[in-house]
Formats: sequence, structure tokens, C-alpha cells
Amino acid sequence: MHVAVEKAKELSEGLIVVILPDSAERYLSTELFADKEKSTLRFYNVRTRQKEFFQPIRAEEIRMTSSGPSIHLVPHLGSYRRFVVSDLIVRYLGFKGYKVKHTTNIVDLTDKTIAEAERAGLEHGEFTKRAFSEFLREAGTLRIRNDVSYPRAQENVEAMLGLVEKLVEKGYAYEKLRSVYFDISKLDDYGKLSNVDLDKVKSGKTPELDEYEKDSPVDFTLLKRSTLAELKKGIYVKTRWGNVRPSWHLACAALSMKILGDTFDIHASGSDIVFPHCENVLAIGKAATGKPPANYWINTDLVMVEGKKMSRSLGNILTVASLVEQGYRGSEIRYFLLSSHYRKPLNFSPGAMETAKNTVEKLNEFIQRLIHFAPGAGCPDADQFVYDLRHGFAEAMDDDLNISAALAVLFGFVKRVSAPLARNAFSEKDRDKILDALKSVDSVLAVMDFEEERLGGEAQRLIEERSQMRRTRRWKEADEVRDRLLEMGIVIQDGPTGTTWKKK
RNA sequence: GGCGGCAUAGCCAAGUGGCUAAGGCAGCGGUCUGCAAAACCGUUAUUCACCGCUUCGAAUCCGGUUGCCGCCUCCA
Repeated sequence: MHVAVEKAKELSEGLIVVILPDSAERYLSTELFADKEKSTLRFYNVRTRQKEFFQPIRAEEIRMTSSGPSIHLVPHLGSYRRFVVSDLIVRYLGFKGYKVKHTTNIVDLTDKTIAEAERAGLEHGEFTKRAFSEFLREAGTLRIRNDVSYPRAQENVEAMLGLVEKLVEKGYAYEKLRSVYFDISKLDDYGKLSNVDLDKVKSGKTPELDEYEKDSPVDFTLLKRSTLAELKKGIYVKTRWGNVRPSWHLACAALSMKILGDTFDIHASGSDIVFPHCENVLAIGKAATGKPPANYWINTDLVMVEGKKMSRSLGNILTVASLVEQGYRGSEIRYFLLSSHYRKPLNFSPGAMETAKNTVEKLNEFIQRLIHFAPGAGCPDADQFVYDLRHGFAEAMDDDLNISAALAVLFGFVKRVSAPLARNAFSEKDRDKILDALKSVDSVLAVMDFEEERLGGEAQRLIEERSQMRRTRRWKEADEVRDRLLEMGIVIQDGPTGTTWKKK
């Protein structure tokens, strides 16, 4: 095929006929035939409420932002689902060959962070610094890529004020009693993203209304007048409108735009904060620049517990730390969070965690069997297995990250490889190809472990001794050694070709 | 009340007009084995909440009913 393409380059016109040794499927799907202009990847865009082909603004670098955590307390599983999904998107774009600049905003200057710092008896800056590093640690546990920029609200107040200045100048924002509000009546399509009809929104219920004077109850806060307590602690910014603190919506909009520019590709957030948060971020960007800040708005759905949204106010939250304490590994928690479609609610239950754990363990055991395999003559099907995995996985993920279908392809691959592997059919070359294909899929999923498990000298000696005992039919002694190894966390498996082991 | 979403096996979950309704977990049977475990092979929904409509054909479209969930408010 390559030869034919090279030949074709030399011709100005003509027809080249290539006879391929198989049905040619694997050639036709390669880059050689890819229409460079058209993407095969589709995302459900909340803005248009349909799946759209993804067209980056600049093909050389995709820019994406994720609504970050408010770090007054360690984020719970519901929040982490969003970050894991964002990470999945970034990783899949990477798998597709794109370079991605990803930012996750750290919301560390809110009523909550101030209140929690107070409760913890810590100075606000110190408190949020600790909370932020704890968040980073847990993100690492969940194998979220670390090449994300994490702009912090309290370090970027200037950018926020600049944005407000622009909004006031253009008439989209107004000051009232030393707070600055966004005037949503100035935007004719406010509410379109979240499909909210403001005439039908029950007004008068916003708690801010008691505290603040706005022209319209639906206008949202950009800069919030500081309280006396905040002033005393020095948590305020001096502006020409008064001593204030930026709002969550403003912080998010400003941070993304500062890092990524006025218009970027993807805005990832949660279905529960479309209104008002995403709507307000969109409004701010649009008012400031005349264009929506992002082209694709992707929202992850909720994590549920016994049919209810996981949230602090319901008192049903679960943290990464508590699951780790229960013996679950980060990769298993990650698997649980990404193993069903991101636009569907995900129900948490102990059983679901157990399923995730078992599944990840099985995948890893499969990998260990590949690593510790006994080489054979070679299996002609290996190439096809690998091709089907890569192709099937990409096809599924291309369809708005259809993870269930993608995982089905992966498990189908495992099943097909298992039988030849068990009868030692693969050559070393086959095996390496199979492992490479798995690694490639795992560059997206990030739930598998490829490190070779090794035995300590003591365990190796015991296994050797036990084999000797078995050869001389000293079953009882052999069983005792087996029990002892089990205590050491090593499971013994006697097969027709000898004894193998795995770590528990 | 307004807007939106969901309902598929024991559990989780794809499929959204036509090939046997993917896959995972759990279970069960078999092969192997000194026993065991693992592995491998096989197996588990005549049916997709309910009623009706359209169609040659519906889990999939349309209408209705029921149940659940989210946002409109704290949480995020």
C-alpha cells in the first residue's frame, strides 16, 4: 500500500490498481485515506443539544477547560467523576493524535473557603493551600494526568477585575451598593444553554436577595461586597466600586479566558451546574468578547447514592480517601467512575465498587499472564486481534465516548487472546504487539498496570521446594507450603505445564 | 408549578426502525487437577416499566399512563 501511495505521488494523473492480500479493511481505515478535514469524533454539545462532529479551532492544539472544584473541603466522588471524565476526554484526544491544553479552575476564594478556614482555625491562604495540595494528591490517585494547569482564583483576581471593567464599560454590568452585578437583560439569548425561561423561574427565592440589592433578582453577582468579618481578616480586594470579592462564575470565566484565550474548544462541567453556573460563564464571555467562550459544552451527569444525588447537604457523600481506606485502589475507583456513560447518572453502591475492583483485577491478571507467558510458535490471528481492538475501541469512543461499547471491545479482545495464550500459541513478537495494543487503550482508560509482578527470593524458594514435594507426592507438606505462600499474598496455580503464581 | 433526563437479565450496562437484544460482575455446568485455586470452554432476557398508535417489521418512532432523578435554592 505504501509503495502504491509513493508511486502515486510521482504521477500527475492516472489510475493505480492495488491488489491487497486481505479484504483491505485495515488499510482503508488508516491515515492514508482519512479525510483530514472531517473528524470522526463526535461530542454531544449541550449548546445545540445534539451530537456534533468535533472540529478544533486550531488543529495543532485543542484548548479545554473544566469547571474546577471549590476546595473548601476535599471534593467528593460526585465531583471527581467530572474530573475523571475530563481526563478521559483529554486522554482520548491524545489517543487521536491531538495535543491538548487543559485547564481546571481552582475555586479557592468563596464563602465556603472562608467559612471552612475559620472553622479549621487557619489563615485563609494557608487553609486553601493545604486543601489544594490534598486535591492534587487525590487527583493523582485517580490517575488524572498531571499536565493540567490549575489556575487558582485567589492568585488571579487581577484578571477578574479586568473582565469586570470590560463588562461595566460595555454596559453589561452595574454597581449597586458596592457590589457589581451582571445585567442579564442585556443579552438576548441568556438562558439558551440551560434552556431556562427566566419568566418562569421562581424569583425571590435566591438567598442573595435578602443580602443584596439587585436591579433584577435574576441578575447574578460578579463582585460581592465584602463583609465586615472579611475586611477584618484582610480577605478583600480594593476596587473603584468598593471592597469586594469575586464570585464563582466570574472566577471561572476569567481563569479559563486568561489561560486559554477568549475562545476555546471545550468547556467541561456538570449537568447539575448548567444553570446558573455554565450559563453565567457563557454570558460573561459573550458579553466581554461578543463570542461564546467555548464551542463545545460537555456536561457530566451526577453520582447518585440510593437514588439521590451525592451531595454534602444530603449527607451522603463518599470521598476518595474513605474508599482507599476500604481497600480500593485509585485505578478501581477511576474505573467505577468512567465505566458507564458520562451523560447518564452513575449510581454508587458497595456492589458497584466491588464489580469495578473485580474487573480491574481481572484485566491486570490477564496482563500478568501475558508478561509471564511461555513463548510458542506464533499465532497468525494476533495481528487481527490487535487491529480489531484499536479500531473497535476508537470507533466506540468516537461516538460521544461510548465507553460501554469501547469496554466491550476490550473485553472481547481479552477473550479472544485468552485461549491461544493459555495454550502458549503466541510468539514473543505477538505478545509484545498485544501488550502494546493494551497500553495504547490504557493511555485513555488509565486503569491497568503493566509493571511486572516479581517474587521475593523467599517465595521463589518456597515455590521451588513445593514443586519438589509435589514431584515426590508429599501432598500434605506441599499444601502447607501453599498455605504459607497464600499468607504471603501469593496464590499458587498448578497447571499442566507447571506451577504459576499471582499476587493476591 | 416550569424545564430537562431516565426505566433493558440477580446487579451494572450498550443497542434508538429489520441480521441470534453487545459487554462486565455474580452464579451455574464441563475440561484440567493428588486436592484446591486459577485458566480455558459452555451457560444465564421469545424479551426491553405499562397501555395504545404508526409500520411488512418497534426495545428503538408517535401519543398516553406509572415510577424515579436533576435544575429552577443550600451543596457543587
